[in-house]
Amino acid sequence: MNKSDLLFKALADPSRRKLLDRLYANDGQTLSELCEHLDMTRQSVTQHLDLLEASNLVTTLRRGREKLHMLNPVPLQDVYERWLAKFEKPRLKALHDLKRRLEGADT
Amino acid sequence: MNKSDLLFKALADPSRRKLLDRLYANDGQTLSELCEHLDMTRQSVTQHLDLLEASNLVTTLRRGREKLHMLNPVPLQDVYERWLAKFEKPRLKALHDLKRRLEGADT
DNA sequence: TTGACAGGCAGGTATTTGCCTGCATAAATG
DNA sequence: CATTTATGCAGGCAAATACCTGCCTGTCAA
Repeated sequence: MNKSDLLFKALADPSRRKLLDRLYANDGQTLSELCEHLDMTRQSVTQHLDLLEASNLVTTLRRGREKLHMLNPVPLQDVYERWLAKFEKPRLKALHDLKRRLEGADT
Repeated sequence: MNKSDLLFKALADPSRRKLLDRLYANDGQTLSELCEHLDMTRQSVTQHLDLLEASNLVTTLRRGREKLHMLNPVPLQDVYERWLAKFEKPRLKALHDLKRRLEGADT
């Protein structure tokens, strides 16, 4: 599974996006802390966090028996470059393509 | 299912992202045209396009027996506002650019 | 040392997903 | 009208997914 797939897959789940939100509000939380606000078992949250870590959206740091989770925005920046930046330009090409298509059918 | 869920779910699949790419390269294509470049049945492509349409990433227009598919970048703008804008800082952009220079793009 | 706390690991299951085959409908084309 | 062409609809199926229960390991503190 490549980097893009992992990233989009990680973002696809509402629970995972909620975890990212909570880390954005308060970075460096432990697993237990993150569990407090979610209506599911600790094990499920662990699985979500593992996926977020695999996608590089979350970095972890062990401190004693605790595991701190920190947000890493770099992959989101990649999404921007790959999917959003090009749409910021006026979409004149699209209109041109469609126009050419409709005119061609009339001939 | 809310708007965000639909949108991220739509983006989560590589085949659907490929369809978006093909529409970006040449907008307003029919179902049959889009099928030509993908290694799956027409029915599967239809399901993907239905999901893209439900997420509002693709708009359709019927013309006779044909159905033209057009890209709609607005939901992507929403993603930007919701998920990326708050992370945008010069420091991160610089880091991203440096990373690209060092390892090259691999998407 | 012992108990409480933080986290990891290994299945089990119901649902969702992506893809398929088969058949049906509607529009162009001869 | 008959045929091809473009698309729609329904059901089936294997794999992935998200959730769970049960149990184990490691750390801290009284």
